Amino acid sequence: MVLAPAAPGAGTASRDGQAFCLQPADATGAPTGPAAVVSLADLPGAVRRAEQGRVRWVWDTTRSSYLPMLKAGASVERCHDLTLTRNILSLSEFAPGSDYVLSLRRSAVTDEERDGLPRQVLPVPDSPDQFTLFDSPQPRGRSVHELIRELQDQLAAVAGSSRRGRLQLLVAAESAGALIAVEMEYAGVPWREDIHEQILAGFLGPRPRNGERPLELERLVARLRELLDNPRFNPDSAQELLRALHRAGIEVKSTRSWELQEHNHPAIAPLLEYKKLSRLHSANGWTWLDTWVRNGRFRPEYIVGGVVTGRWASRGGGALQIPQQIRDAARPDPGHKLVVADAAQLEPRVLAALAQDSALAAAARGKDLYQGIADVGFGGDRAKAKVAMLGAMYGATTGESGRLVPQLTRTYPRAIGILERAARTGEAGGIVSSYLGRSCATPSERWLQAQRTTTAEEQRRADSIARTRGRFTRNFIIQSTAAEWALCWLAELRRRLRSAAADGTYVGELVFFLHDEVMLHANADQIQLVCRIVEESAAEATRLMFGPIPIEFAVSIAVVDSYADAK
DNA sequence: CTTCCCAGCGCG
DNA sequence: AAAGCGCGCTGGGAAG
Repeated sequence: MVLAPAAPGAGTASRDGQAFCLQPADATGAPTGPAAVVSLADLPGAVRRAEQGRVRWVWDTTRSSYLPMLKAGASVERCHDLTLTRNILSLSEFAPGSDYVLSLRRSAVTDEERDGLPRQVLPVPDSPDQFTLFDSPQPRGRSVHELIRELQDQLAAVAGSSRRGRLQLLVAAESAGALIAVEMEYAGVPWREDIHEQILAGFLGPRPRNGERPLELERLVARLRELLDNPRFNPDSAQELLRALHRAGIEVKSTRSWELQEHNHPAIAPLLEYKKLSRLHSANGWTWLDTWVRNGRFRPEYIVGGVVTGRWASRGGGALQIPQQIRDAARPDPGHKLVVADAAQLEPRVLAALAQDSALAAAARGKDLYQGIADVGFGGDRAKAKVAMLGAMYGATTGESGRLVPQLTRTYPRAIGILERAARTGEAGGIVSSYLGRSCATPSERWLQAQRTTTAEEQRRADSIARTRGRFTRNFIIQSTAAEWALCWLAELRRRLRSAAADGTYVGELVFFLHDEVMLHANADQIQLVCRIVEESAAEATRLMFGPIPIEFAVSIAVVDSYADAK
């Protein structure tokens, strides 16, 4: 059975926007009975009753339907997100050329043509705690009939795929991710405001009045003005700073920290210090705390599939860039621990699996893949092996990284071979795909235009643009497949946590996800179980995606009382 | 005044 | 030590 909660305005839902329309349907998406309108208050009961069978909830946008459900006390087992699935199918090389898929591709082109025009901006809740109902982006208020219609088209497209099993897994994992993203937003990362303030005070001095510079920054500015003999300049302005440096005889082309580092001048050290502290103040200072932390929780919004490769993006508070400096403020509640787990060297392991490179798989057998590579081809030098591997996956051409890559090619011809193939495909304007079938976009009209050149000057430019796309597609096959593995890992984690909870054991909840790392806010009495769940989920993710392969995807787990201790 | 782009830096 | 992938956010400054 399939149930379709619909936004108000969709046919039978009530006027006040507080009701859901539930339409039971069979596995093909065909309705099997009359639609029911359920108020928010009755929702938990209705969901429980529906989930006595194996059901999948279907909606346009998970966040706009599921966030109000969670607030009403109803969580669900499985869903199908029509928008996320639509995005995958519209690009996937694995999707068949059905009428539905072709129509998606046509409208994708018009989206591209529309690029540059202002997009519809939607009202967002002004505080993370005030969730508005049905703030979904278009297509707003589609009828249940329309939802079911599209569900049928999507299920048919997946069933008709040449790589049906893989695409099915991708679509399921993407929707599971959508549930997890909303649940993590609802849960929030436990965040101690008092500790955060202590950190700020330690680095910057007492909290300044509105808009004023903190004491420590003010001190550094005074010092810099003196050292650069420039009584009025403002180091926050890159232009002013560059001029001031030049006048002091420091010949830099930019004001980047790494470039400044190469110069010897008494002003350099305090300037680097200023940049570091100024960054902390503007990005994660008191304003950040006031804006993004409420009632002991940091609640970012996660954008599933927000990155072309299928990685998640986030909105609000820079959730995926929390600097080391402030991680100490992430602390568990009493009776809890933070369990922080990350997949060790996920991307090269993915490469080994994708290429079925048994030599690389052998290096991946141990906990430390880079050491394994180093022992075979780099005289045990782990740092060199790592730089070489990253260079191969990113397309480095110069520097130490570029020089070391050929050494890898000799030992791992299959692995390097598929990277090279992906790069050549991209340079020629072709499409590449992840293991499960997430494909990159076709080149833009502008890109194709740039390739049609005549003069030698234009040709050099065209080649450079082509190589840029080659580096993108080279990396795409790795990053996108790694994102899929992480998604499967998350989904398995969630499944096991829920099943333990259903058996009466509260083990904890997922509260944060960062590409290849997860954080759980865990019951301190169930840490052993949590760790086992984390490890079993990783093994199951590997099996689900690749079947029985001789590659281990190692996870490292830290059980801590502060996020700062996780690494 | 608002809107847009860039430089710079944080994360993986 | 640093040039090669993917992002979000901030402040400055130019453009409108």
